Amino acid sequence: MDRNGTQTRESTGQRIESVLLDDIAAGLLQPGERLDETKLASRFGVSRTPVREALSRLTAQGVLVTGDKRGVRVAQYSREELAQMFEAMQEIESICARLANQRLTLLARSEIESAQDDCRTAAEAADRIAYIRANEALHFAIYRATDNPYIFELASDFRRKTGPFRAKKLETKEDLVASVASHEDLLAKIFSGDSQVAVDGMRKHMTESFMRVLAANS
Amino acid sequence: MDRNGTQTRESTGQRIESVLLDDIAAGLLQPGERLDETKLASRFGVSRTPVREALSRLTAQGVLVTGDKRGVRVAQYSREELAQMFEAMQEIESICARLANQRLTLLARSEIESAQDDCRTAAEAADRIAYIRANEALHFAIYRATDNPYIFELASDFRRKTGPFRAKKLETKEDLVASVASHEDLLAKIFSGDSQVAVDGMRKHMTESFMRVLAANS
DNA sequence: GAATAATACTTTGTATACAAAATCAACCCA
DNA sequence: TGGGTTGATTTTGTATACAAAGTATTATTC
Repeated sequence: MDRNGTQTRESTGQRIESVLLDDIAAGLLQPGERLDETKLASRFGVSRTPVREALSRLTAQGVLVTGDKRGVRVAQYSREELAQMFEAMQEIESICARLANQRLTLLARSEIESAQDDCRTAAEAADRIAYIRANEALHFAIYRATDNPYIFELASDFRRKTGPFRAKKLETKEDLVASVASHEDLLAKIFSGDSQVAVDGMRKHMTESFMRVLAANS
Repeated sequence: MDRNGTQTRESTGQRIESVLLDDIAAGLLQPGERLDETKLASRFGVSRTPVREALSRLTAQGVLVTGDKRGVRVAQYSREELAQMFEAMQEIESICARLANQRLTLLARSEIESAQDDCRTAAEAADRIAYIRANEALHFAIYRATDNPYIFELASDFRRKTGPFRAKKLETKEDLVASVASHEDLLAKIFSGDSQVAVDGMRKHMTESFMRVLAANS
């Protein structure tokens, strides 16, 4: 019953949850879009029960919201909400920058630099999708460098929620190249000897990033 | 069907979720304790379906974990994990302290002080449960004073997850009184003119608090 | 008496069925 | 024509039933 031969450890509900999460992160499901239990059930060829379970959990994660009207929808934010969200994200990423700076191991540094290389490659090839993936990996690598799984999870959660909006700001090759340059600068600061420099660098990076996001979501 | 007369907007599943969350936060359900769907269903006088929904969402929130063995359990952490968790919490609470300090409105300050009054009353009455509730309310008031709902949610989530462990450290009346005094000091710093003082105050408070938690969970 | 196999009993996951609530639509009356 | 009301339809929430996967227990054999 498992397509890759291994024993299926995850239930149908969990499978649906991760597929949906993927669809949302990739922008296949737009913010505000409504999700119909029955339609999803028939799409996955199951009953409503596991679908409901998946939707329920995604709602608990804040990826979906139970709208004031009917049905659950992909979370959607006003500019005001977006601003608050990015403020929170900026704070968290700043913490990550400081901790990463203070605790950086060679392995962590190598992972970060490797991700940055992937970003550069994707940007030069103007491959938007690959760039977004590499960019995510880079930030995850920084989170991981904090050596604190809870902070990692925290930061990752935010990144998931803001994913659809950040994606919008990276349209042209110039956007990608500019982003790489911004990261180059950021990493130098994180690798510096001064954690305050790292924090300030991350703050600056996030502010720049957010300005582009706001411009793209106006 | 609603105790406060207003129309009941929440489903049975949501009701069960919040009751369970409350039980966990209050330490009524111990870390590691197993939750049986069928037993809960009969306890609440409902079928397994809404219970499963509640458990599923609580799992998504990280309050419960689906153990390697059978059934879901209240999340349980090693000392190492606890330390990492509190480190994350300290960082977040520090952010809250800074933002609350910078943005404090009269209303927010009044809410915080009112919660502190409740803490004092409960401590003097040596009412452990009431104290825990009031203490939670106090911290939530500080989170709310950041005027950022995402940071509020973030901090609240952590507080939920660490609830059962923090509960343990408050056994005797002396514990409660000491906690009130610690908060008194903290609030003075949050209400001060200097946000760095607020941050340092919160760091100190969290460190003290954590030390007691670690001692109680050893 | 110990180890392994077989069986019974939990427990979990999914499906189906049904009831209640909300939305939509048509209709009627002013 | 407009506002509201009633009826129909969709949608959500809950219950029950069933099947599959574990876990424990008993029995049997060496």
